[in-house]
Amino acid sequence: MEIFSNSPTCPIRNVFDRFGDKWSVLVLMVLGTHGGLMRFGELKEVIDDITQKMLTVTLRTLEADGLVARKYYQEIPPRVEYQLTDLGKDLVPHIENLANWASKHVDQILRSRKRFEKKVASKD
Amino acid sequence: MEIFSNSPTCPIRNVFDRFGDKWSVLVLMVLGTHGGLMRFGELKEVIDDITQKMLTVTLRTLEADGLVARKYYQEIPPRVEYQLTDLGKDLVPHIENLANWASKHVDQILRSRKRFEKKVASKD
DNA sequence: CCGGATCCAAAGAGATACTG
DNA sequence: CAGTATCTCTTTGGATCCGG
Repeated sequence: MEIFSNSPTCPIRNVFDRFGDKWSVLVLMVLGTHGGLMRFGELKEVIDDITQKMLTVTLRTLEADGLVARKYYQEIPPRVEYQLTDLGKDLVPHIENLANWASKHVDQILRSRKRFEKKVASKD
Repeated sequence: MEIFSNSPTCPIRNVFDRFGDKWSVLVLMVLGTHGGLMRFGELKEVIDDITQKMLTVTLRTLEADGLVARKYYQEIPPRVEYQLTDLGKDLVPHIENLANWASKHVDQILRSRKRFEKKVASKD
């Protein structure tokens, strides 16, 4: 089973290591639910607890991976739009599947977390 | 659009915030491809670049969420098995869908990353 | 020996002020 | 408005120690 090893040729690790950051998946999904085209400020407003810095960093990474395209309009004040590429549009539905799963099972997960907390606390 | 906000009631944020760590998704998928039952050392061997510490922490989190069950055998040397719960088994196929997408598109993504590097370098 | 806990250093993320 | 710079705090990695 070498497919999960940290080799540069492992496709799963190459892509999942990227998604294993805090914001990439969420940004893609938000873009997906807004027609695939949003301004920087819109994204910031919808994902209200992301910092400006991390939104910038995350969008750069998504741009590098070819999932999002950046359009800069040299105006004052400046306007920057981000839109899903064809590759990004192809990915988003898969993420939405996970999101639907999350919606369906979040209650069970939250209950489980509470139960676990009590179990751990009782051992102190 | 409040569904992506950082409220305690947002199902997507509740679940995705957890998956937005470095190892959870990978551990689930490895368990899935090994019949849903593995020893600690097996997991460590397959995911060769995870540290013992982070594997322990990740498994505790998955246990808290009710995705993985921990079985401790009081032997010498000790044996600890982790297996997917029903909830975990239900989730894994959705992760595998993403993995399949990753396999299919990893080449395109890697090419895009190289192109982006060159573009950035040319601006220095 | 195996699973894991602890301590310290490094990397990633958050807060805020500032620029074109 | 979008992005950068800097400083601080949290998360992760690495090495070592421990209990059965």
